[in-house]
Amino acid sequence: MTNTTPTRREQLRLDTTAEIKRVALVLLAEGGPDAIALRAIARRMRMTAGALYSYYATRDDLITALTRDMYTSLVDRTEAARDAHPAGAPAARLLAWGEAFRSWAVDHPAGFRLVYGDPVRGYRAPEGGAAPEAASRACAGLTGLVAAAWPLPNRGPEDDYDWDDFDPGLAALVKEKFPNLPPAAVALALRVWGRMHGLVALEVYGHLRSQAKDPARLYRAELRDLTRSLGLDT
Amino acid sequence: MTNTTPTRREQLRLDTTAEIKRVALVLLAEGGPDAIALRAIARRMRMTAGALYSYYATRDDLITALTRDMYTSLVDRTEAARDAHPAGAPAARLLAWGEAFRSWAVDHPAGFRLVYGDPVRGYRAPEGGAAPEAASRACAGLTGLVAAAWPLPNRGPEDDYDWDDFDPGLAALVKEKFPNLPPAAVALALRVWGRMHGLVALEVYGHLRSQAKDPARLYRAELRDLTRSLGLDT
DNA sequence: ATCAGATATTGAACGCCGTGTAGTTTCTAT
DNA sequence: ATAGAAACTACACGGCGTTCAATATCTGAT
Repeated sequence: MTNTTPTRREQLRLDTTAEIKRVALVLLAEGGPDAIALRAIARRMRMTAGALYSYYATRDDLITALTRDMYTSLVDRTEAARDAHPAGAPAARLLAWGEAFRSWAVDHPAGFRLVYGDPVRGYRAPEGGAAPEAASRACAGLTGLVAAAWPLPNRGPEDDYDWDDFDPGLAALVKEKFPNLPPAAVALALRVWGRMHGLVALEVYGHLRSQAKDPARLYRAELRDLTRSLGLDT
Repeated sequence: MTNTTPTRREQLRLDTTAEIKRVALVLLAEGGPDAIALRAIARRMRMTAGALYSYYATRDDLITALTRDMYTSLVDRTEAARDAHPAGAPAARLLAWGEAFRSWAVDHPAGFRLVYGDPVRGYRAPEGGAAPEAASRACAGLTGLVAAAWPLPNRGPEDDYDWDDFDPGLAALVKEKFPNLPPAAVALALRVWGRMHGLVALEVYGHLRSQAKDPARLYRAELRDLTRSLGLDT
């Protein structure tokens, strides 16, 4: 882990690696996840497809890297939007998070499909990849937002959860950041995540737009209903 | 439209067409949407890939037919589950619809992806295909369920909609079946649709299971929260 | 019974794709 | 200057959707 400046070779390698990803992102935006073809990338870079294998062992590795980048970009955006509002305005923070989630998806429909849909033919995500990690980060962030609404009104006896009901990484993250929160808060956060995901996914995949003219408005109403049901309204 | 018995040729043609779809569905279930390959289908049927073009002009046409079948199967199931409860129990009807939606998705994950996700490489749904039609049917059904909760408590001034805000076919369907319902009910139905879709989509695509052990329980809680917020609880 | 025409099917070809594997060039570090 | 590593080319393989001329099969009328 010495932090010496990279040799020229290493620098070129990093540049090329970055360029591959950049070109792949352009192709992704232009033609969707399936347009990420090694031959197409190589063609744009005036290279041979085989040469790319010096940089990524396989196509799936490249896809994995792209997915990680996209997921990170999404989480960064939602958290930045959230943190633009003070901790004293939990409703605004949750609304901002949700709106950022949708606007990112609308801005990067191909990226959304890459992260949340079938990425590409035959691709299977690696075991402990970066995607579940980013998902945990997103969920932990949401849990923080939901935490502001705790304890929740209208809770029933069915809302008893155990930490074992969730991914250990996620549970650890939440327990560290919000020590006083019960595991049921994580369940609520996951449900909130799903609630936001639903309309956005339908919209990105074109199912909503064929039924309603203004998906953004529906989404806004849904978010407002959400904060209301959490008792976060001012 | 004479209803004579089909000639032997026509019968064979129908049989072959059906067999193609059947084999395609098997491949779909076995290997996901991308496994629907004309060559693979032909191989299983001991045919040539080219011969399939006598039955479907292109691969996309076959995918479209499969999508229509799947969507129909989904809507049939949800409506049957709903109608297993009397009109006097709107909460039970809505819960049944939602649970049927999820159980169908869990039973046919590949079908769910086919209908709601990226179906397959390069495939684009036809303009006025059967998918929007089935979606309208599903939404109209949901609107009927939501209608039982009308007029909604907690409605804000932002809930004013016009019939022009929705797809004409959907609007016509709803106006015919529920003449007394305002267009805002359709907006609510679409939101309910999205709310159900969210957790199910996350689960089918593997994002939920990596975070929580029991997605079904989360979904159940979400449905209960939904009926509660609609004021449908007994 | 025969045979023209419709229908169904084949097999080869084209151009894509991802994945590998030599063999060769280019550059870096010494 | 040169050994060795890194990067790249060229090519092969199998799979894919699609097209098309040629062929096999069946049908209906003669």
